[in-house]
Amino acid sequence: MIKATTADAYRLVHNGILALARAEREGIRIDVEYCERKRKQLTRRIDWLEKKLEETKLYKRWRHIYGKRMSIGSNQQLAHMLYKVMKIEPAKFTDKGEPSTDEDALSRLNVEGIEYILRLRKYTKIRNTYLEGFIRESTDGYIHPFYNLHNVRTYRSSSEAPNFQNIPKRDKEAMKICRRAIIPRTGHALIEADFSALEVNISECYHQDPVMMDYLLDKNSDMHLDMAKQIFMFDSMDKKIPAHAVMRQAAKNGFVFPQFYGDYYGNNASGLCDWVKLPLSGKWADDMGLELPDGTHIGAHMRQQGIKSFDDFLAHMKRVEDDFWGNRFKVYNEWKQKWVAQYRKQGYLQMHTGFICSGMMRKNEIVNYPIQGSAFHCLLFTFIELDRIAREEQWKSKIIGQIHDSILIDAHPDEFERIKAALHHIVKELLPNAWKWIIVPLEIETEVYGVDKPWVQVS
DNA sequence: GGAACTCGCCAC
DNA sequence: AAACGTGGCGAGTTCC
Repeated sequence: MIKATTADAYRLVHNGILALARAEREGIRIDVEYCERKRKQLTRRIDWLEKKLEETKLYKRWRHIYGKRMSIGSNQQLAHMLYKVMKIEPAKFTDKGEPSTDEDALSRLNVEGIEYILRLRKYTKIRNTYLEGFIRESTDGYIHPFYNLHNVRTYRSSSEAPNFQNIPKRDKEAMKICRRAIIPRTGHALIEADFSALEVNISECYHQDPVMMDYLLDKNSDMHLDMAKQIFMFDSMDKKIPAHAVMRQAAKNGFVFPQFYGDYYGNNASGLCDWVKLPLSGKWADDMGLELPDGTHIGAHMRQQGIKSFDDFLAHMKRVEDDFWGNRFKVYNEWKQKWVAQYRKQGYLQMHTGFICSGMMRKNEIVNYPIQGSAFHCLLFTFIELDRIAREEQWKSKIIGQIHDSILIDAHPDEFERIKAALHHIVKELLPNAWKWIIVPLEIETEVYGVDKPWVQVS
């Protein structure tokens, strides 16, 4: 396997900066009038929520104690009210050891007014960070986010002014409000090209685990469904059944991905229980948790399997984790050990893309950096080549942005098919030819938004 | 009055 | 023994 050198890494950064700078100069079109309109609308909603909050006992006591110094946005004051004045036991603590007031902590409390505070946070975030950011940073209807290649320890990119890499997507309401502001040039459509499961595929290029390789090559296999079966103890599952789909999501986002980042079963067990609505303490009962297709509940099923409490589940998840790394992905695990030992011996690590990370690192950082970095470098390579082809062929379409494993294009309809073909050529020919260490087939998928339509997913 | 910090929260 | 990787940004707060 031929790996890249630091000189190769330098060239990638050099060409990357030039290509990204061209995207920055093109800019992303913003519907500024919409932003202004929506900002006013959100302000009215925020004012209404504040009025509702003012009617609550929590607010009145808060006002009584703090007077003019009271600020609804002060979490320090809120923590004092909840955990000192009202003497509530904090559900969790911050990194600095203070009682937490994050969404998770607050939503466990049964205090009138908390719901208003959470909604106020959500809408002020949308208004102040995103809509006002777009308005502030736009000139003549375009924003020009910066893409940096010098800020991130893994040699990923970052984005600023405004950050174009954290626009809401998961929360559908926030997604619609914010992405409605991002529009294509007149007569164009936005195209988003995403690598599928890029980091998992790149991890394979390091550890070469045969079981993982089978999962990546066999389109009919489903790692997350297999883990759901093991975690929730079912012989078979079908992801088309809604309850099974929930458990698959839980396995994916509550176990598999966190484990790949270096999490452990203790955290996973709590997260998984939240997903399927099982309590984190005490005995479980037959009527608890997610409802199954036959009308029974997951609580009854787990009890039948001998998991009768959270403590039982915790012990079960320890066994699942041991099996995950000790049997299923044994070779991946052995690579992690070797990779850490090598770093500790030579004092640095070098990615397959040539980039070197040095300095003191923890175990999780040592094994995550090369995967995160190299995955982004595949995107950057693709971005550079797409930009080169677009200039050579004088496309009307503009490459306008990048979000770690995806590229955003402001595309002319005449060029849709050419763009897809060019992307396919880069990912299937140029990339694997340039980097022989890529031992898995990478896939890039394109989503075309409507002509003259914003960046809003319809599903 | 501004720099630096904490917290919370958005993305991959 | 340790125990989720990488960022940017707004608001509040603290320090100089």
